[in-house]
Amino acid sequence: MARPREFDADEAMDKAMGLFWQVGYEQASLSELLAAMEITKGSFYKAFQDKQSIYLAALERYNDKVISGTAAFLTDPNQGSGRARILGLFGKVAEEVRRNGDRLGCFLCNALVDKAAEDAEAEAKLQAMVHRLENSFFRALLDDQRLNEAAARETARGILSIYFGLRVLGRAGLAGQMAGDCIRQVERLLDQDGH
Amino acid sequence: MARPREFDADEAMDKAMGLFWQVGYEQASLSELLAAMEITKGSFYKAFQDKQSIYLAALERYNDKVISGTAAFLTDPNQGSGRARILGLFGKVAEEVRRNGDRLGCFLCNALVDKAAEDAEAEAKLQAMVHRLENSFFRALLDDQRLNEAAARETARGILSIYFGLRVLGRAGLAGQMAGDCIRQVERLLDQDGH
DNA sequence: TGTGTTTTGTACCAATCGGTTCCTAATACT
DNA sequence: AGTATTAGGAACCGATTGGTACAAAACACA
Repeated sequence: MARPREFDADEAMDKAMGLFWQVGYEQASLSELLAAMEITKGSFYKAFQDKQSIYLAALERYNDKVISGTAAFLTDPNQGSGRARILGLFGKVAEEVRRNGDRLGCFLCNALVDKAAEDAEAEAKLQAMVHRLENSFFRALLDDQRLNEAAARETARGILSIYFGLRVLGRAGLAGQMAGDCIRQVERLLDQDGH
Repeated sequence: MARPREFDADEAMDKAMGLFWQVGYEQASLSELLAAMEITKGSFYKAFQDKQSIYLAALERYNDKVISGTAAFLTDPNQGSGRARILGLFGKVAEEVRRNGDRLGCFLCNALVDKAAEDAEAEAKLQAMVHRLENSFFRALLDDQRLNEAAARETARGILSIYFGLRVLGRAGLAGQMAGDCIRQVERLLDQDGH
């Protein structure tokens, strides 16, 4: 027995996440946020608490959608060997760069630089996402059963580091010329594990 | 025939650079900037044009001081083999993390995420710095004369990527546990080039 | 057709944003 | 000592910041 809301809360959250992803927390002003979400102030503060809350919710959403997706891909045996899955993920990133230039990068990576050191709650969420990604690489490496756990942990962290580095280069507008070479190095780390 | 300024412009620039480094462009408000630089508004706008200008000047300063320093280290034959110099640089980063936790990261890396995609002038400066770093790795690799130029270019970009990734992990507060493993992977890339 | 409940949009809020104006203080040179 | 020139600092600027208050609008249910 009430007035129903006129917008889709999920869609609005997606738009908000997109803006935070593009420009970061500070640069995404409330008015830009409202414009992107296509709602007005009243609805915003009724549906979401405030800017900080919706930012944390956007991080959570990124975790649920994007990170979960890549974690699933990396650990899914149906997607080929662990090596193939890891290279497949990097291939997707390279593809994205090739297609639209990709100045977006990775929300997780951007947020780490933007907000991790400034907000304890965000930091915890971000660290958890980093570890999720690390563990996905780790499991993919173990699936090929050529590595013990310690070696796989090391390699996973190295690959994670290359991954973040590549996304930073994406933001720099330099991933176009560098993605191929970076991926070749991932390949070398993987193949070196072979014998 | 005029009143001399009461502050050291170089010192003030350093303080400004430090703040931008820590919190990025937007988050560094003018009043915070003035507090950090220990000058008042009048002096600020007299000595530097505006916020945007001093930010670009801070980038330039970072290039002149920090990037120049690491480029010099990486390409100085007196610092040992190319391999040793590259590992030495990563060792310095790891050391910094060990000493004070290092949530600062690398100004270049932070600025790439923060500002590269939003400001053309900043973007050009940042890309130039990235290439300087890349070329320093490249030259260090060539100095050991075990690689042709194409192979060295590839490896240099891979190492550059690991470098940025490690700095992002530093911002995340995770470099403490990951730096060692990341460096091990750099080592593997270097040693694999040996035969 | 009321009636209760929630959403929506607008008007408003103090605080802060980056930036300018302008007067005074301090100096070097004559 | 007088003067030209610059630095310093405070007052002030409109615009925008994130956030609140509240009345009108739109629905579900009786």
